Amino acid sequence: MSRRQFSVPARTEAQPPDDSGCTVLHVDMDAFYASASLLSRPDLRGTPVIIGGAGGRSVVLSATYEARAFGVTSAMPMARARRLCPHAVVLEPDHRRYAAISDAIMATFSSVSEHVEPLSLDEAFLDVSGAIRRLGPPSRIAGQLRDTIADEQGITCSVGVAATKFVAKLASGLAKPDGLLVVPRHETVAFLHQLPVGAMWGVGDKTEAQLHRLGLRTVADVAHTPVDTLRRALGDAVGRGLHDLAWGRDDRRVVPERREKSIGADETFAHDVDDPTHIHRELLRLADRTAARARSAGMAGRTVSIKVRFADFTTITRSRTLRQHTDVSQEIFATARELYDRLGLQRARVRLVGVRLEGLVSAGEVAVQGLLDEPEHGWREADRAVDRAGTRFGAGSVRPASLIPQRRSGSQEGRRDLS
DNA sequence: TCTGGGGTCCTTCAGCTC
DNA sequence: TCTGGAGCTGAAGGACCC
Repeated sequence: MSRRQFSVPARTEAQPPDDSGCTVLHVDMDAFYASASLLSRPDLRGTPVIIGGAGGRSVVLSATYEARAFGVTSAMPMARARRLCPHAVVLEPDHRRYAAISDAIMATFSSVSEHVEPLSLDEAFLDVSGAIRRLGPPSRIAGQLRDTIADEQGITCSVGVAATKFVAKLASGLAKPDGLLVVPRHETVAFLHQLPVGAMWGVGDKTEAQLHRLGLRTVADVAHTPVDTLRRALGDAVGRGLHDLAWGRDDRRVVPERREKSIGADETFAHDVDDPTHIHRELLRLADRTAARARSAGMAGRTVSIKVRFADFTTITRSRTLRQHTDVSQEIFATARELYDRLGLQRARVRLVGVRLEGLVSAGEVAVQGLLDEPEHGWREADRAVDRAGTRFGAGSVRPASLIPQRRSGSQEGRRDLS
């Protein structure tokens, strides 16, 4: 679900658009999380509904179009969303349901083309060049996909059809909700040049402001600016990339398999925390979660990084590259804790901490070296046992003693051993 | 207004080696 | 032997995406 909203003048079609050469489809579910949640609450259809956590610092995950009419957008703080739309019904996210529906939708995509590149749970690129002889022209394939998803999943989607990923993505955004937009190959540049710079992929608030300072308001303005000017203002890669996109040059292929490069977890405290013991305990929990996910994915990483966000929202990161790759909870925690302690914070008020494992490779590639490391071996075996227990009895059934809620508070607090 | 969580990519800088 | 530059790597921060 794109967060940036824009529009172009409506165009009337005297005849179906020419979709020859437009083999890239971008399919995006409409208000996916909200639509999926309403499958079990059909009584709320046609009403403002906001999906988001109940915590005081949570943000909007999604909202129905009825709620969006009041100004509610995704990523908006829940408190603000409730003020804007006080009569909206608020539902807690149901991530298992979203994942199940997403799996079914991706299976539908795969039945059309073997070249499917998921971008998130609710959107994907499809290269349908190999399906045209079997299923017809791209716009017909897009229509069939929309019908199938609506019939089988009960939710609507929008599809952009174009010659490149960038333009297909823009087109699906313009087609929302429940629409289909084909951008003929020969109209690509004219289509792009009427858009505001903020519509471009990779242009967020900061870059948009930077472009505005240069007097550039539309994609056409960017296209007609010397590439060296853009590179000086925005950096080499971004400047060159935007200039290419502004002329419709985008040779990125639809890539079915994308390997993860990092795995991590972070947590915002309900209230700012200045107690090092509390923060160490959170680091342990996040390291444990990160390591478990890495093992589950069959990956190991070599760089451990932590993120600390303070009460004033300034954020710092610290990282260390280890001698060997690891997926061992205790090793990741020990590194994360050391990185945190080296900050030397004196009762600083911390809003968020995070742990991330980077430089991932397949665990199989590093298994031999890992087994030679005796001290680590014991922890690795313990992790495997915890993973097996989790599979059998449920995630979190076995966890470090320091993460088990204490019955007594106060004097226990200072004696927890996190080493 | 008061900002989640999970990621990727880019830029800059420092340290090291050749 | 000293020095400057190129190239690489790691670390840190920032912007962006969904």
